[in-house]
Amino acid sequence: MMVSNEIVKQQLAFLGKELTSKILEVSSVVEFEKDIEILKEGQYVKVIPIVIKGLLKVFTRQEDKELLLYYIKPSESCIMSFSASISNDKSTVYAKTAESSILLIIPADKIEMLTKLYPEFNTLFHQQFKVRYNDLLDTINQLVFTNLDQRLYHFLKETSIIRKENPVHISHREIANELGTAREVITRVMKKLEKEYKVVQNSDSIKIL
Amino acid sequence: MMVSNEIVKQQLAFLGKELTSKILEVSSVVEFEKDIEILKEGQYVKVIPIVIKGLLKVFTRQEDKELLLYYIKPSESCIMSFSASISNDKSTVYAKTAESSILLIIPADKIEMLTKLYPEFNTLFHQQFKVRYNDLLDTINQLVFTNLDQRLYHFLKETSIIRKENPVHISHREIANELGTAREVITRVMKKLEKEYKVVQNSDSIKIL
DNA sequence: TATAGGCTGTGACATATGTCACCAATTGTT
DNA sequence: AACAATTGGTGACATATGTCACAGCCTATA
Repeated sequence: MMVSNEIVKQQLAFLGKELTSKILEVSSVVEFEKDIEILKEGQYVKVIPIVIKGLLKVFTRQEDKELLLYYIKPSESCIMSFSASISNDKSTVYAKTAESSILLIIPADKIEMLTKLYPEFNTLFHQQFKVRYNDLLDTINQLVFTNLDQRLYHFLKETSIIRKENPVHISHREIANELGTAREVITRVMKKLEKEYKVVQNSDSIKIL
Repeated sequence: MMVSNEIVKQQLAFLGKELTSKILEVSSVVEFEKDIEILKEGQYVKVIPIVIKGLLKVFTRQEDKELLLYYIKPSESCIMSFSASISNDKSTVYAKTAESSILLIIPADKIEMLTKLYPEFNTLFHQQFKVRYNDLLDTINQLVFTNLDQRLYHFLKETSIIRKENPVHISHREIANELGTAREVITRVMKKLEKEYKVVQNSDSIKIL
């Protein structure tokens, strides 16, 4: 999987020419296979990834249970790594490639310079903050105010959009893993959603109606 | 309740003299009684509050249920209102005074100028982001990975710190409201915490052991 | 003093979710 | 083709939380 400098510049276009050049100067474009860990909870942040192509999954983990927080799509970055690098803190989340990806890797020690010299670099930061704050907020609202069926339905719709497919190819076990619950519960609730004509289950995929 | 310019300057000291002067120039110091709404979900953000004295409570609401997200203490600001004003968005949370408070009110239309002219203004933003991201993340982790008893215990400890008191004067109904659950459940779980020697309940307060 | 309002405690019952165990069907590997 | 691994479905049972109803106690008000 190759990518040209043009694609990279395209994905960074909202940052302006001069800043884009500077970022390209200090960073590197790296290819990663699926399931490569980019960020680990408890570890110092060394790099800030911007997604050029592919998808990063940000999640939290406790014992043997995981919970998906959000996905980072092309032109987006990891707000947690921004923040952690600015104050030299450890990451509080995990991030890994959800599919083979191409990331622009900015060394953490370059962030301070970039934010000082290029106020518009903060645009990315502010944008990302708003999106992620609302992602987290939505998750909290769902957890507190709704039952799992609604959360599952919402998850399926989001997944269809992100993966650009419908039917969505995903197993009950994987769904359970993302939502931090049990596979049997997902199977049960999926049946409920089917009865409500919200989804149709095929042998290997789920179609959202 | 009066406050001198000295106290205000003190709370903003981390921002530097020049920026503090500029902020004071464009903003106003306002006194609010308890339970005054500063921010409303769905409404455009007109002001960014920085707490000089007192406490702001940020919460989310759905139908007749509320959920406390976090408190904003002196020297802290509302990251949501920062973000919303920068991109001229509506607020996604509510904020109200949790006790009578003194707030520095920055008009939203001054934010862009401040972030452009004073890169160090972003220090406040970055600081606040890190804290709030982790507040939200902690809440999610608690909701997914623990039961209510642990969330309740954690809430009581935090409340004790924020209110600077132990025993904490709070009713079961108020706790239920903050945690988005039912009063009877709180009563039940409180009994459990007592049996585990984590708290002692008095007629009007709860002592955290 | 009597009454109203607020708070805590409790039991009964309901619902949502989690765990365990097992089975059947399908897919992947040797 | 045979076997192993994976996946979905289901029932039984357990636990956590929510709702309803009520009682008792304490505080505030008229």
